[in-house]
Amino acid sequence: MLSNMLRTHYTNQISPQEIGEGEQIKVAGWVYEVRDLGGICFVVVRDREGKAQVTLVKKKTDSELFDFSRKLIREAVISVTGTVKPSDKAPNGFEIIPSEINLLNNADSPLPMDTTGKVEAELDTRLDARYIDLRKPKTNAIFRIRHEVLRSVRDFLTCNGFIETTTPKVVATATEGGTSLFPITYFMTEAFLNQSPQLFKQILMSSGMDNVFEIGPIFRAEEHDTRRHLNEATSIDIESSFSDHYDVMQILEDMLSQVYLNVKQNCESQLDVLDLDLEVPKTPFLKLKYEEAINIVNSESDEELEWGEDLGTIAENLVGQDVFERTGQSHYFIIDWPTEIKPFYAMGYEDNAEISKSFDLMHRRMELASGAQRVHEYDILKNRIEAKGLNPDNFDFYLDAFRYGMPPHSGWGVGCERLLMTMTEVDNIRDVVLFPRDRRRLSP
RNA sequence: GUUCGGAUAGUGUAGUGGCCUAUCAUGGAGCCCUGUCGAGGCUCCGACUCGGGUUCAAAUCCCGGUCCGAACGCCA
Repeated sequence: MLSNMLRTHYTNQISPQEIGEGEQIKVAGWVYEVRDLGGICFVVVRDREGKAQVTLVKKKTDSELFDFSRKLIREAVISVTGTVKPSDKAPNGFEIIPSEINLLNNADSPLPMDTTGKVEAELDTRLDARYIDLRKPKTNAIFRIRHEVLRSVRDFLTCNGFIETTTPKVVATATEGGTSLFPITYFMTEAFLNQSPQLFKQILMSSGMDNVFEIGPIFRAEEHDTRRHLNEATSIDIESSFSDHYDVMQILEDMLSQVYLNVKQNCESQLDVLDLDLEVPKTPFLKLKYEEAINIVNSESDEELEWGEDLGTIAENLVGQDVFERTGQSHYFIIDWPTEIKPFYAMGYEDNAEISKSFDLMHRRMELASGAQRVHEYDILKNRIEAKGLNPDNFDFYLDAFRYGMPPHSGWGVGCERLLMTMTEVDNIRDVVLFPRDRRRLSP
């Protein structure tokens, strides 16, 4: 508990049963609302954990304190010193009878938006004034859940023998191809912001670290313009030696299920604020072959998808809907993708190289993750790079790691924001990032 | 990038050619009010995205710019 001159308790730590009559407490936070009824005045103070009502009865209160309180401005920062009084008439069953209220810093008015939920604001308005938006209980709840998601991912992977790593975000060359990169100036040369930790994770497999994970930013310079894309996102990545794609799919589904469980258990009040009833996904997830997915699309729509084509948005939605109707589950894998439409490092099956040991983790609303067993043989990998039209010379730093003892390995990457937006049922990915970066937004 | 839609007080909105000195809510200022919890009552404050055009008359119709939203594409 934080305890200093200005605060002894968060608002959710105040319980009239535990705090003795006459005992002085201090809460600090923002003025949420002032309701001046004439002979009685209520000041609601909000902090990170909730709200508390400060009650001032005119006849029983110092007149200077009373007048000062009823003129407090919304969202000003105050510290309240007082005693706690149980009351059936007060929210949460108690109220604070103040002996002193300190104005620590005033707020201008009008505010850029309403913080009480009476008037909605558009996303753009909210993002422009994110510091105010985050004061709203709903927005705050999302980021408390985000914290719990990241915490439980770290916890789960650490408990399962994974070592946390951090790899460079400034790189010399394109990693996987397929997506555009942001060029930057790096002293006298050109460099890029990394699209994925993929190649570095794989190099670490040669190092003998065996099982690694990384939670970090990835950058994509695509000019996409949708509710589920960002140009800067957070990726949760693992790589695991001596594992095949089925091994790492199991880690992924177990992790996801554990994360949901932790959020359900540890974020009750936040889920309540967001009016969410979380359902913990049941493992193992359905593993649908790419070929079966194509068949579903072709039988349920006018589309005629050929084997070898990627699934578009409409196709993905059709499959997700079909799986949900059949199994009642939102999460499933699509496995055994054509090697041709997967990156060069995805390994083909020994008996049929046309099909790869790859998978996508899907939620019925969108793709959440992709992974594969990786090619670990130098010659094959080099050929695959060439076959994709990339220059192997640019990949020496990566390819060399495959020459001196690279174990077979597999891995995946989960889009942290997509995991969060499907979990919290928000419509726009920007809602789950504090300061989102998209094609149009670079500030704040 | 393509297609479609949109831009009105600080915020969210109503308003399809004259009834607009522009609606409502929220907010701000002030007054009244002793149990509010979206407090209530009264008074006041505050806006038509920009530029051009059509018309006796434009928030409203037309053209262009800027900005924004949605779907798709690309992608995770």
